[in-house]
Parts: sequence; structure tokens; C-alpha cells
Amino acid sequence: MDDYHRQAAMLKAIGHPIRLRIVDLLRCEPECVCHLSAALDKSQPYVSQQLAILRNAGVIVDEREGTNIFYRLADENVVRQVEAACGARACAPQEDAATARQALHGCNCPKCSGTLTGRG
Amino acid sequence: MDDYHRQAAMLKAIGHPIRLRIVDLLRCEPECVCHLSAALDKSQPYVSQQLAILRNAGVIVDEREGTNIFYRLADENVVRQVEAACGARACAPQEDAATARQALHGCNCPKCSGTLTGRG
DNA sequence: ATCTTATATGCAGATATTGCTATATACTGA
DNA sequence: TCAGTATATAGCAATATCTGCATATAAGAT
Repeated sequence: MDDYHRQAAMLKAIGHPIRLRIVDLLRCEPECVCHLSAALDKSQPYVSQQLAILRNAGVIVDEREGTNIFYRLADENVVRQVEAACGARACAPQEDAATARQALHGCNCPKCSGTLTGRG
Repeated sequence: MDDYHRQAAMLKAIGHPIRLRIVDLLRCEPECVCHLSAALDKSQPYVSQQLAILRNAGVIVDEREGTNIFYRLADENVVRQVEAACGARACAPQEDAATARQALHGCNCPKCSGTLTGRG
């Protein structure tokens, strides 16, 4: 099988500390660039560039929603790989305080505005 | 958690077509360098270098047995990751024809000599 | 049209990786 | 000790990646 090339490309893409954190963040629900930028404390162009690498490797897909672009993991294959790497952390079913999504001060996206309870 | 760095380093190490094939080969049982070299149809120094990369990343460990050095996956964490990437292929319990270990013509290691039935 | 906000792209110096070849080391046996 | 086999390392040119910065695009609001 020469899925080896395909899978190796995927592993290479997520084999980077920042990019691994990104896909871990995307595991529970789609996030926009500004949210990731705030969560990682990295510049927007930098995050956007890392997202482009993940996107070109087929790890994530983007979906526009007005001015925001939300990214999510591309498929189950990726999800399994990320789970194997980061642990099968539980995601909030709908609104569970313990595993609730991080609403960030630095982020103005629709998901964060209005529910500003996150860490600064 | 800054396991991110550690895990990313592991993913980066196996995020390479040849190295991914190597860890996939090592999934069922330890193999020596000459066997991997024959199985991958790559020069001994080249394979040895890729093994060194995997070894330095903590993905595999080596064990000397006379003149041969056998490599195996380092731990369950690695096994899970490789399974997620390559599929949870069954390994022969002891001697099962279907999943039996590849005995290679180009390889003279103790595991291959005597049971030369593999593909050439 | 223009301004603002959100995101993407281009560029560039520093650094790392790739795959190869030549050579070195380590063990075994005579 | 010396030869033979198994494995490791050094060195190299080509290529790719990293990460910061400046700038470009795209959509919404005025």
C-alpha cells in the first residue's frame, strides 16, 4: 500500500508543536482563525500560515461564515490520529461546564462574544 | 500540557514514508537492520540512518543479539499511533500462515535463514 | 466608494532534512 | 591477531522548513 505516502504527509503536518495544538483545539468543534490566534498567543499571519499547511495536507477544511472562516478536522482518519496523539479527551455534548469551550478575551468571534468567561 | 512537543517530535519522526513503513514492519515483532534493508530495498546505511532518527526520537529501541541488532517499537503509545496510521493489522499469534512474518531472500539474519519461503 | 475587520499570501534569512557515498566501529570466529 | 559480517557515522549538495514581517485580499458596514 502506498497510503504510506499519504499517511506520512498527514503525520508530518501534525508533527509540529503548534500545529498539533491546533488540531487538538479543533477536535471538539470548529474554530475561527482569530480564536486560534488568541488561544495560542501567536500572530494572526503565523497561525494562518500553519493552517494553510494543515489545509494543504488535507488535515483540516475551512468553511466561511460571514467574515469569519471556521476550520475543522477533515475526516475520521484525522480524528483518530489526533486522539491517539493527544488522548481521547471528552468534548462537551452541548453545554457542560467541565469541558466547555474556551471563550477567550482576545477573540471577538461570534462564539466568544457574549460568553466571555474564559481565561485572559 | 507540553506533551505537545514530545508527541509532535514522535509524529514528525514517523511522518516520512520510509520511516512509517519501518515502524509498520516492526509492529508485529522485532527486526534486524539487514532484514529491513532487504524488505524496503534500500541501502544498509540509508536504513540505519532512518533507524537512528527513529531511535533518537524515542520511537524505537534496539537490542543486540550477537552481530545482529534488533529494533522494536518503544512503547504502547507508539504502537497506538502506528495502528491509527496504518490500521490495526493482525499479527501472527505464533505461526499463522496468513499473517506470517516475511522471510526474505536478501536477508541472512537468524529469523530469515532456514525459513526461506518469502518473496524474492 | 471607503473604512474596518478577518484572513491569506509573499518574501527572506536561518536552519533542518533528504538521500547518497565513503568510511568507521563492533562483534564473531579462526 | 586478522578476516568477515553487521551496523553506525561523517560528510556533502540539493532541497525544504521555520518563523517573523509587510502586505494583499475578501466581506460587511457606513
